Amino acid sequence: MSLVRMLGARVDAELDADRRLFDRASTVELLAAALRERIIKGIYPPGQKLDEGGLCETLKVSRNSLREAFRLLTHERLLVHELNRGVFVRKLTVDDVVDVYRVRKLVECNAVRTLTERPRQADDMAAAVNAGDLAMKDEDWRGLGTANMMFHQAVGTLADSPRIHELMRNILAELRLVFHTMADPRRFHEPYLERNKEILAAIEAGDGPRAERLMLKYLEDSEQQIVSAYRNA
Amino acid sequence: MSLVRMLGARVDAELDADRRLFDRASTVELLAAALRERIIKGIYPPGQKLDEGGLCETLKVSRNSLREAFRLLTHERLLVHELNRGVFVRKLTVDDVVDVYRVRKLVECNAVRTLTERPRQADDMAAAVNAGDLAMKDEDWRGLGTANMMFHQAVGTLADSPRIHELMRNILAELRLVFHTMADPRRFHEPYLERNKEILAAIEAGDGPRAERLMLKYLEDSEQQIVSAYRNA
DNA sequence: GCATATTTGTCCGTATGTATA
DNA sequence: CTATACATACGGACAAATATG
Repeated sequence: MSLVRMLGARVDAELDADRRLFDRASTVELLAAALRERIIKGIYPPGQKLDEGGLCETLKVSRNSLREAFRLLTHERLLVHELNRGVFVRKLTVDDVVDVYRVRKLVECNAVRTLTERPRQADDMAAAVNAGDLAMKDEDWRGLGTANMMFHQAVGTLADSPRIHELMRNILAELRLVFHTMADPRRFHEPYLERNKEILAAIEAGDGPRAERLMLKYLEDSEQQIVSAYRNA
Repeated sequence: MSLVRMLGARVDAELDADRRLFDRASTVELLAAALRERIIKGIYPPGQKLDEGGLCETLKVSRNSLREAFRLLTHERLLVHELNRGVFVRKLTVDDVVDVYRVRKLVECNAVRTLTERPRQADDMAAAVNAGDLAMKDEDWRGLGTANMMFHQAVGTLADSPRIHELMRNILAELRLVFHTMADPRRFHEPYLERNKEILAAIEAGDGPRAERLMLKYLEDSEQQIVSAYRNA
């Protein structure tokens, strides 16, 4: 499948989703997956216009397919569609950031609140923490950000609900847009690795209430940091 | 715009959305809104295939536009897309119902939990309850179902979050698909009007914890009723 | 199992409308 | 205000997959 090769190999944490795509997937879904990756990685930065004509040529697909892929990503809030003007990579406002964190507090705090014993998903969280340690050692700050996302994605799976899982996926993808708009990724990821470890410890100990307190503080601090960075920019 | 006229006038509770549509909307969005309405009202029942060729002719739109509208509704989980086979109105499984209620419990219980005084959204809830009373008097069971949805949609707005608001919209639209698959709509809506009143009373009194208890019980009972109806069908 | 008809997936050319220099 | 560029919408075409007899 030449389209996939053109767009480069996947290295992210959506392998499961891609696995499905390789078996049976329409051009549109492949396209959407490829574009999603580029947006999330920051290759297409927030605010950038995605030109229909240009992308059709470089990706060797028709306008129709491309437009359908645009629709999908617009619905995921990664793109915005301005009528008769085209599509652009989403730029999050401060209000968006606040709202994203509202959802995160709702989902993530609830996910851990009622824990009384170590859940099986703790394995995934531990793996994410390890990935974070490795990225930190390599000073790979984007990798650290990815590991951080993986950790909280795993927290989302505690709810054991496909719909909440998808909600978290979308919310965290949106949040990536924020990080691309800001310089110094280290500052925005490094402090939280240690705090993830604390949260994980509480979860492994089956101490839901403690995990919730730590999580809430984590989210409030993280939100605050981003919001104040926005105000200064 | 002939398309809109063909599909009949809107009478539902999405007038605000439509208001925007009349000013500036693409054919695709109009199409999607029209199809969405038909699905939600049960004119296209769950499991029904939506034929591309046929709909193109009756709605006087091109296949491309129709397919884009399909894409939107698929993403809202109202349609399912089977590769090379077409699109069908979604049929919810028992697992889907359980998951929908998991999300409802998360969102709705959290929305009321921390209340300490009467919120302004209580006006909308009271309006929904009144609409329910009227529908009941007219023995308009579908109208009663709509009023019920409006009530819980208003509960969703307590979170004061656009994303959670949209989540609730989608979740409740999905739930409508369930009702269409089952006979005797009266049984599934009538008992809950009284309980909405109780919940509203607790909310108006600013008694969050009590509202949460009532809400949780409401949702558990409602879920149970639907699940057992599924088992017998 | 095979051949046929139908439907979907994809792409193209073009006409119209809209935004912006 | 005009001109240019671009997005929107349409209809037609053909290959590929599926359903039907």
